[in-house]
Amino acid sequence: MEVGHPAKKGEGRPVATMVARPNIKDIARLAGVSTATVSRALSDSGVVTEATRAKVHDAARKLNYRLNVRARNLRIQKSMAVLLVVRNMANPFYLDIFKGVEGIARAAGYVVLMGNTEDDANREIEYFDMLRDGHADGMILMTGNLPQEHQVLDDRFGSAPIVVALEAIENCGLAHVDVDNRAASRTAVRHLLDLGHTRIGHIAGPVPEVLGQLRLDGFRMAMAEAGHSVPSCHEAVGDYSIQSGRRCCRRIFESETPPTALFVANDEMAFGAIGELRDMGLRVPQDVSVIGFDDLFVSDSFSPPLTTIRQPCIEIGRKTMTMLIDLMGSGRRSPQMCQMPTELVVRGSTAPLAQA
Amino acid sequence: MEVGHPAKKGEGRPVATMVARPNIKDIARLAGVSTATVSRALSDSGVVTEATRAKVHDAARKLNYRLNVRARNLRIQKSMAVLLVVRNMANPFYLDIFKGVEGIARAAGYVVLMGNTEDDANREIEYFDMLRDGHADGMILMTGNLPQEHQVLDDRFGSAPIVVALEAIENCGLAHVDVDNRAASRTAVRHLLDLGHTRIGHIAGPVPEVLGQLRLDGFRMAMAEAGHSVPSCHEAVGDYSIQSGRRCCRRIFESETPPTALFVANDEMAFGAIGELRDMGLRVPQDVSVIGFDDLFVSDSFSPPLTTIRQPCIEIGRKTMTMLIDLMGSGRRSPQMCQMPTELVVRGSTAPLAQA
DNA sequence: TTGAAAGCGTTACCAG
DNA sequence: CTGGTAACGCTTTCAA
Repeated sequence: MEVGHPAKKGEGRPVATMVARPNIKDIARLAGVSTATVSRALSDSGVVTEATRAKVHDAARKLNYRLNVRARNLRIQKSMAVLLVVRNMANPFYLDIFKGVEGIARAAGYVVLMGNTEDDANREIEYFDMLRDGHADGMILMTGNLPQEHQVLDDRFGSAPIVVALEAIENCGLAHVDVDNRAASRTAVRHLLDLGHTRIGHIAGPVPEVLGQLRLDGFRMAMAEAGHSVPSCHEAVGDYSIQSGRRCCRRIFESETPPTALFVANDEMAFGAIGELRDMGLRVPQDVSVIGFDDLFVSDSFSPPLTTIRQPCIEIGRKTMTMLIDLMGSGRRSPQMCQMPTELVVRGSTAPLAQA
Repeated sequence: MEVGHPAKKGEGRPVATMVARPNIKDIARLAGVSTATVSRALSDSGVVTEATRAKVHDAARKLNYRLNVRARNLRIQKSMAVLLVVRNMANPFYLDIFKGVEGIARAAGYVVLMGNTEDDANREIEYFDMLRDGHADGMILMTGNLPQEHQVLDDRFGSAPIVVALEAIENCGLAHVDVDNRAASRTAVRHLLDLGHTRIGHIAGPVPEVLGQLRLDGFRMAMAEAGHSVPSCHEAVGDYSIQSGRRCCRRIFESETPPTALFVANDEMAFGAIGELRDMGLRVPQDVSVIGFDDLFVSDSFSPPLTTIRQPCIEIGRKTMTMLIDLMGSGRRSPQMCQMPTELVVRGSTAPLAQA
């Protein structure tokens, strides 16, 4: 009756020559119990006699048995996997986030699937589809955009387990964890103000994307509060890359009365800006103070060591994954949000305004 | 006869109120064909009438059907996933590697699972187990160690689809892709020699791990070829971290006759070394030349811009994943190996020996 | 070209 | 506490 399965294990075949992977049926036979009992004994969950438990575990060890996760996943209707979707895999800022997420996921028995959108809306949708396909049980989204009408977001199905991190998505009803970008930016600018600077420029991230906008808002707010007006030529919009940092910096410093300090929306652009300033013959921090945002692993060793705003990346990763596990476990739950603290890290790239 | 499945879809229930995910059975019913035909039509593979194909696709669209990958994976005995295992997720060097691997994997329909060993042998074994469990169909290993007697490596089972990248593992019979670390190191040192330096120090990676050893060998070889002896106090062993770069640098420069140039086994340690030199009042490159290895994204913007050896990371990732796909597709195949080219990138951290 | 049905290897229900 | 057995949702063989 066996049809279409040429490599089927023969019942009468001696165990020693079996080449296929053993399954619970094999164990059941060897241990002299049913497959149901094997399953119960192996998962330690069910109520099983210590004697049979031992028998089964013995047989399993003897056959070098390993659970087939594919079968298990189908049966329990889970993948024990989460999708971690970012805009750009090569962004160094994600390093510690990855680490935090992976650590918690691992501990909870989940594997992490890499997702990379490259800011392509279609690819983003693909990841939502993957979630629906059962590739993963939940998703961490570090991209700013959402497909408007995707089914996993449809209320009829109960919104899927998704946690948005870092990128605030307004009123999407999804759980999210981030930092207070506006307040942190304000703190950064205040640091410069406290040092006596009044002409302060800003290299922003992409606007009107939320993140870039919030940091820009924080910058403007702090300047307004201090009673300083900012000429538009002191603001430039970059894309978080080192190169764009250079470009924006040059543009700003080509203005009539260039600023004496710069608040840059991320460390990478700050690196570029500092490089450009050096090329223009300006010293940091003697001539120009520069403060960044993120505190990359290398910012501390940069020359000069970069003053910046630190985000607790590992903790953000951990918290995000923890929330997702919570969400996946308890089914639907009122959307949570969590704001992680940031910290001003003063190093060598900022200094009091030189008395000219 | 339906037992134990309370939420089972009722046959007579109107379609509109069905809350569960539709499956091919639902489509079959709606399209008036068998599930076999649905499967064939949807996978476009089988020979199916254009008419039925359309019917089926229509029904699928109407029901908003999506294939259940868990069921498919079980049936076809594949996971369409690969495991990417590194020593440390937070190592910036992996960024472009990840990107390269992910790009090729994606294009071939594979998902990438993150693996992180933190240099823990037990965790490493767990990933081998995961491979056996069917979590993934293949594995990319960027860790130096192998569990000696693991079953997936056992000849009786035919070695599993595994590609070792970057970390050369000797005579393990596994496919691997890397660069010629010894030759590249020799090139780096020759660059310093060409600039007139004769007292050259080296900050090595962990020894006797293969990678650190090879770069150290290249250093010594080049020095020997040039007829220069290296006092042991001009060699120090770090762990690739910025901090260890600082530490090793200090130790080397505390010697009686410190070197005038430094070949550092990776860029991160070079950053640390440069920072330390600065703290000691030494200028780079005027007083000391420094050359690194890797060409991190930030090396170009460092101050001074770092002279280094570039590894083609994206290409390494791509090549590795391509080899793995090949391996997974064609079953066992003679182990392949591939050596990618490196490139000396001369920037501002190296200069001719100053005439004292 | 299509349909019926046999699995893929588990888990979990029900009955004993 | 244990065994029989029905799913989980799909692919694929064999027969028509």
